[in-house]
Amino acid sequence: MLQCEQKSPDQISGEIIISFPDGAQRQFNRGVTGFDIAQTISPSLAKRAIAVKLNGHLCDVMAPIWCDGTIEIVDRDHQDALGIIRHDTAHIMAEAVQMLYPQTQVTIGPAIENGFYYDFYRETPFSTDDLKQIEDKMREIMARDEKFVREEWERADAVQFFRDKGELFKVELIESIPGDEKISIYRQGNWLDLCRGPHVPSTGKVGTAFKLMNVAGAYWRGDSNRPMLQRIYGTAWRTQKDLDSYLHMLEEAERRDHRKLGKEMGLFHLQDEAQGSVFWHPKGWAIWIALETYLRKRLRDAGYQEVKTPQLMDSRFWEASGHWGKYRENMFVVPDVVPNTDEVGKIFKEDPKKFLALKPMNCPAHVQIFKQGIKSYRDLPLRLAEFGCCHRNEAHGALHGLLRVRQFTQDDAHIFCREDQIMDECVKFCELTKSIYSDLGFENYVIKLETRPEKRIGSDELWDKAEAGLEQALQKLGMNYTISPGDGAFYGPKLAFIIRDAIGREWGCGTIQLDFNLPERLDALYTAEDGSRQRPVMLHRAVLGSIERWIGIMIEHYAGKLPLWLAPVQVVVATITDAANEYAQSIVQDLKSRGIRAELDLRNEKIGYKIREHSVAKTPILAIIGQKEAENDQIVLRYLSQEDQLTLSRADALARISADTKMPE
RNA sequence: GCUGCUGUAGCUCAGUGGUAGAGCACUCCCUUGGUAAGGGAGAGGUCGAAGGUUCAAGCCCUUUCAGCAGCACCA
Repeated sequence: MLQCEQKSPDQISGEIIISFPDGAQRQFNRGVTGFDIAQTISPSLAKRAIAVKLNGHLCDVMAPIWCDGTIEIVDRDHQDALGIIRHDTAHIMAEAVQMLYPQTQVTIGPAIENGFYYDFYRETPFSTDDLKQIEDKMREIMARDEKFVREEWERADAVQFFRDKGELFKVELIESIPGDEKISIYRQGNWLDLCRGPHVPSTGKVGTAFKLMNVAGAYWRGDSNRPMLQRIYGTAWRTQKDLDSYLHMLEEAERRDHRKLGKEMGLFHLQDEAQGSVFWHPKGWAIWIALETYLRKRLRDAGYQEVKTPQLMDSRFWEASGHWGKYRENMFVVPDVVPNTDEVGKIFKEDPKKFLALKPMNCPAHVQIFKQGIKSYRDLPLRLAEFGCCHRNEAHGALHGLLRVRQFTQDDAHIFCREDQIMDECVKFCELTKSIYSDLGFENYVIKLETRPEKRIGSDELWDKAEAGLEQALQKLGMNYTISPGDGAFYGPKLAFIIRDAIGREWGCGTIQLDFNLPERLDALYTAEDGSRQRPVMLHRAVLGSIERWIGIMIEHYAGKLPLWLAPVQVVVATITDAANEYAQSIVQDLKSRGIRAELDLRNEKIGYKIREHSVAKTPILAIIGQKEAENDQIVLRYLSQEDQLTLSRADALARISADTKMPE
């Protein structure tokens, strides 16, 4: 955020022309403040103003304006207000912390999505108990209603000042500010901090709808080789109501946590001996199979052929693909030696001469399939799909339920095609992805174009061509996208599809990656129309990304209440009395023979108890069977979260359940 | 991997140096009950692991493993 644009000091008199958002223009004396201007509109607006936006730049209400421009008065309801409020709150927190813990050094404290943080350097870590005290102190500072005052200092003075105070991190920050920028300081009462601004007029205007959330470690300047700082996270909002609804959203996210629901619903578990790999239980695996069956159909319809490739391959293979050089730290490597069976001694009798690695990606293996026999231009585009089980040696701290695992299955495919087919294949992929996301209940997503990273293979000319290719496909589809520089894979640029879930969180899932490098490295060729040998282009693509992760996301998106066709148990047939057992059994048989996932509950419990238990377990359909139904060949259906129940003939009920549990076409 | 926090019954958790607890789940018995918890009884724990302090450790100390949050990594 920049301070007000300023002209040179010789232009301090005369008049300037200020335009307003409604198009009106008025003249003011040079050096007028945003507050003065707001005052001329209405005193109440001036009172409400927390900043002004001049020519698109936010500045303090009290900053003098030296040049012509368009002005917006920023009040609490303005879209930029929250960022300012959060940044102010961070400053107030920093003062509170230094009042309570004088040995603490301040570093940086920006506004972030949903709140703010401030990183401190202190020998003793903060505890969550400290947060309450800090909050109380912050409320005192707000009650004092100190003015935020901006000052501009000479660089040397600022360095001297902070060095004398022992604020060595601030000194480093000042020294890293480009030479032509002013050093601005904000003062609030006796406390001050290096800051670009802007700030609200005074600490009393920040508002008290804030809460300190948690404490965590964070590296100075995000560098794992530099000191670990103590970061305090807080959240701040315009109103108490907004704060409450944010806290409620967090509770909702916790309630939906797939690790918790997965346990409750008996879907899967994780255990120490297999960190980062999933034990799928029958019910969780039922979801997997339903999803995979659906994807197989979609892939087949889209012209893909399914393959399966080896799990363990020689290191020479990975050297050729480039993974050994660029990706090895993420791979599991196994020595190709017979283990020692003696109870004592070394695990291996001899030092290994050869190594095998578990595949972290499927791409090089698919190239091998492409290379078998001679391919013609008539074979292109050749689309090879695999539900490929990959292993990646992720850092312990990175593992997280199903969302970040070490063994995962990609809905992977590689399209081998000519350069002139790239556009068409990208377009087809984007359309397929959109349709699958829609079937699975994700209508909102954004696309990012991720370009060349620092660690990469291939010439700059190839990268230029690849990045341009993806961008053209997007433009042809008329899809909105943003560019994310340096985030591409080491072999090529990519499009990333980022979905938004039911409570607004974003997840990167689908991807299509353009690759001119691997076909060359692994020497893939086809025979062109003129008989010459040509390199195919390779498109790496996945719709869901990792199936494990996707199921985790779906559990949270649906809070466990998956669409009927994906539900692990679709119907529970529950009896009211033993007299109906035989009839109930025959219904379950009928359901199962129609491919419906049905269970039978004959337990000696009252029907109210059974209904409650299966409802809590999120069973979408309950079939209630009493003596009456057994006698009349009927079934009572009760759908989850619907009050009404339906009494249907057996045939009608079965037909209805079949229709409701059908997989999308 | 780094920083902090946590680790007690299948699950959720209580237990601040002196004989391990609750609710739910589980097993058995009674009950055959018509739409979100019927009643009774029982079983279940090397208190994450190893070492130490102490007459005495779930509790204090050290080491270690794992989980959680964030960072870094990754997509």
